[in-house]
Amino acid sequence: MSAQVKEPLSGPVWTVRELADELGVTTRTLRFYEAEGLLAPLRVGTSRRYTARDHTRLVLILRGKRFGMSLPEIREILEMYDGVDSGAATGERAQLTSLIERLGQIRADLQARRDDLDRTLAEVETVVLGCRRRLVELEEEDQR
Amino acid sequence: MSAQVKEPLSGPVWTVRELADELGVTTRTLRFYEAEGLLAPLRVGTSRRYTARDHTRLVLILRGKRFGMSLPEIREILEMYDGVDSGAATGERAQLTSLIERLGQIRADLQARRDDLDRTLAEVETVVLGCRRRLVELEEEDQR
DNA sequence: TCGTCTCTTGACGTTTACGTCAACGTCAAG
DNA sequence: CTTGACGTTGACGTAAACGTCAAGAGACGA
Repeated sequence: MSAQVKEPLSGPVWTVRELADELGVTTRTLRFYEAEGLLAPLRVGTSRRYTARDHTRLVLILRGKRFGMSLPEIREILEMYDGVDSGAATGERAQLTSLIERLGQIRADLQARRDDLDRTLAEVETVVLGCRRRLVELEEEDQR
Repeated sequence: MSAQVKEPLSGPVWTVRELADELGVTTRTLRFYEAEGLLAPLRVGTSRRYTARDHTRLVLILRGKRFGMSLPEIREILEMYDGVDSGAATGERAQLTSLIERLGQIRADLQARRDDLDRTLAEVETVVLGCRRRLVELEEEDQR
């Protein structure tokens, strides 16, 4: 077993509202993500207590969403994130290598998306240049 | 009026199926995009004829979608794309400058998305490294 | 002329990612 | 002890982006 430092059992915690307000989502969204297996807050009675882990995951979730990842896609990455330092489950070498392979696919996918994004950015720049050029044309027409 | 070169009136054209198959979408999608004002194929009788312009726009649409742009967002960019070299409509300097300003916002938005994407890519790399490290640990455990 | 193909326009169904109630528990302040 | 403020679980509604029929028009080879 790798030397794991047991958390002091009580780090910072958030209520639904606190976490929702801090990261700019609704409580409904948090409960929805929990139902989808993306978050797993503790319970005090019936009430949810979100830990730093949930906080981190939510940041990652929102980040992924902003450039078009679906919740299932995001969940897959989060689960891999768990899998690794929790000892890769009963993860022998085979598990780990297939995990690495899958991560390679994911990386390729993300890089493809970034290429698309960059190309679109380039297009936008082209339009800007077109606008500027047109402006110059107007100036010249005026000065004649 | 800027010197416009009238297209030879007949460049390459596609039927729905041809265009759909070439870019990997369904005909339904093409008609949907048309209804949303993203494409505007010619008509021969009741039948659609997609031109190079439609082809180009569809490429841009699909590109934008891949990293999370909504159809309204994409449409806005496409319309700007038109607006510029079609003389910016009745676009005086004011129109052009506000257009450039809007394009600046869009560029900032896209760059923010790319930052999120890059951060996510970095996270994925971190997980990969974790996997590799774990693999090395297993090797060491074996050799003892 | 008869299928067969491909096209057309509705119109309703589906999935994702939540929004929006309703109805109820609970806990501290007044 | 009641009143909010905050929490909970359903359950249904909704917007975006198409999917999936249904029913019919037009062309085209046998």
